[in-house]
Amino acid sequence: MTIVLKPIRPKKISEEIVEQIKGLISNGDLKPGDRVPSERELASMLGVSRPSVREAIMVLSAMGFLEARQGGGTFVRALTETSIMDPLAKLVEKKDPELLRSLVEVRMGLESWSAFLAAQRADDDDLAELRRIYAVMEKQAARGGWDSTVDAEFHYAITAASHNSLQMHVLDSIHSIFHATIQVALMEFYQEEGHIQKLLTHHREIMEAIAAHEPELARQKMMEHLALVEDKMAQLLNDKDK
Amino acid sequence: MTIVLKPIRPKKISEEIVEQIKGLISNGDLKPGDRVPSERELASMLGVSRPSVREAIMVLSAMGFLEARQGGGTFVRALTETSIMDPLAKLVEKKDPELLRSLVEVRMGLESWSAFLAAQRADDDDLAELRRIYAVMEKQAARGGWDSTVDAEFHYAITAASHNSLQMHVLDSIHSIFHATIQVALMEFYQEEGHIQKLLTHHREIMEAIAAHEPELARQKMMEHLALVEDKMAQLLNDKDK
DNA sequence: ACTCGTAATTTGGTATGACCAATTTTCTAA
DNA sequence: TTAGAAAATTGGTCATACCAAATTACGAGT
Repeated sequence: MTIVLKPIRPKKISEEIVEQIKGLISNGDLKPGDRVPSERELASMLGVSRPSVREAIMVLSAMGFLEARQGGGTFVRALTETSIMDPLAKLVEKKDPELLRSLVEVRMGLESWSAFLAAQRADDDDLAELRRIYAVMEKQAARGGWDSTVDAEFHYAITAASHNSLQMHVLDSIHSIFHATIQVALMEFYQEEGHIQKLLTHHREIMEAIAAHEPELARQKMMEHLALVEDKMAQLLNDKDK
Repeated sequence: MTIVLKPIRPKKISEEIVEQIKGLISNGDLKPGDRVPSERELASMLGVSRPSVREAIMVLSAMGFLEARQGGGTFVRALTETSIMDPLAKLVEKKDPELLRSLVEVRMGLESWSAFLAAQRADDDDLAELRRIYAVMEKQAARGGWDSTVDAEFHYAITAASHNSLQMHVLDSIHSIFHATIQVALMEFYQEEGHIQKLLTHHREIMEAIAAHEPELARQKMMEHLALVEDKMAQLLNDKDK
């Protein structure tokens, strides 16, 4: 039997202060716009040194709860002002080309694996859902349009068909970052003449491979599809560099 | 026309440090588990005072990028540990067989993808590292032993050879959960007579495929290897059910 | 009495140095 | 070779001083 005991973490003073102030904010003693006591005051109130208070304020600022203005004071910020982004998203937000490439690549690996699994396990319900979404896609494509929302739905349905909750969760996280960063930029490429038909063909082939329960084929088709996406993104990045 | 000019914010030097370190993490110079230079070192490197460095580290810790241990040092955390894995790790804690199966499966997808990428990009340094670890593995196997730590090292080196920092972080998170749950339980199977030689062969084949820069072969060999692991785990779960 | 500019005060930002506590490493003795 | 102790390393906390920006208070000029 494996004994798993959680590591004891000595609580740092600054963390304790963070908790307290966060408590004051959450229960309404400190409202947005309020000015929190100065660092020196807080330090003497809490009976700790100023650096400790300062570290706590730093953390709270990084979390978006407080905002410090030199000479002015420290104020409580409205929580809606700052969208609390996931650590991953925060890392990618600066649009480093190398990172975006990594992101698309990771997605490629996960999605092709989803397609593989889906081709092994998709039941009638899964296939019906895929066909429904594809029909919508086809109709829009006939009018020369391409809705990235429907596109995302399609890919999500595939992962759902993998019947693996963890895979769904992980891929969903990657997906959300993908949408928040490059999806929009890729839209113009999607709209280009000829691309829509190619995309439609890709999705149909993927769907058919899954329906035929051919894992390797499904994986390969998904790879081809996402390779195109990666290629487009590479072009986009190169244009920017110029 | 609404003129939106962003208020000029005097950049604090701690924020500058945060940016720099975040950059090092995102482009892979700092990998999960790596040890960051000590506060005093960083301070002298950057030409700033220690409190400034300290505040930066505080912020990064609060964001989940770093983890500081008193007396030990400051280490890079896998990015997905908090955003994706926290809820997941709790789910897997209860050892739901279905979830464990999912975990191994996700790992299989990610690892085979890593092997694929590694076979495309591994340079001489990567290959040298792989060969070094394999040599250790071989020596231990000759004495009838199998060290799961070295095993993990091998797989980690493969992901490192993929030269994709995001892939490294995602897989590292999955790995940590894997170790916390079933790795230990699988040990007894590893130790069985005949298995060690088979495992050794698997790793050698994977390594050779990567060295030969044959992505598809590397992927396939990795799949075969992890399929064995999955098989063993299935046996283990069935035994428990009885 | 009001306005405006300037000086004094307040407040956050940075730096230095010191000491403590936990950890890791190194060394030593059995 | 190994186990335990000493030393070095590293994060955690504190005290203090000074700088820079913002606020406030004050006083001269209208």
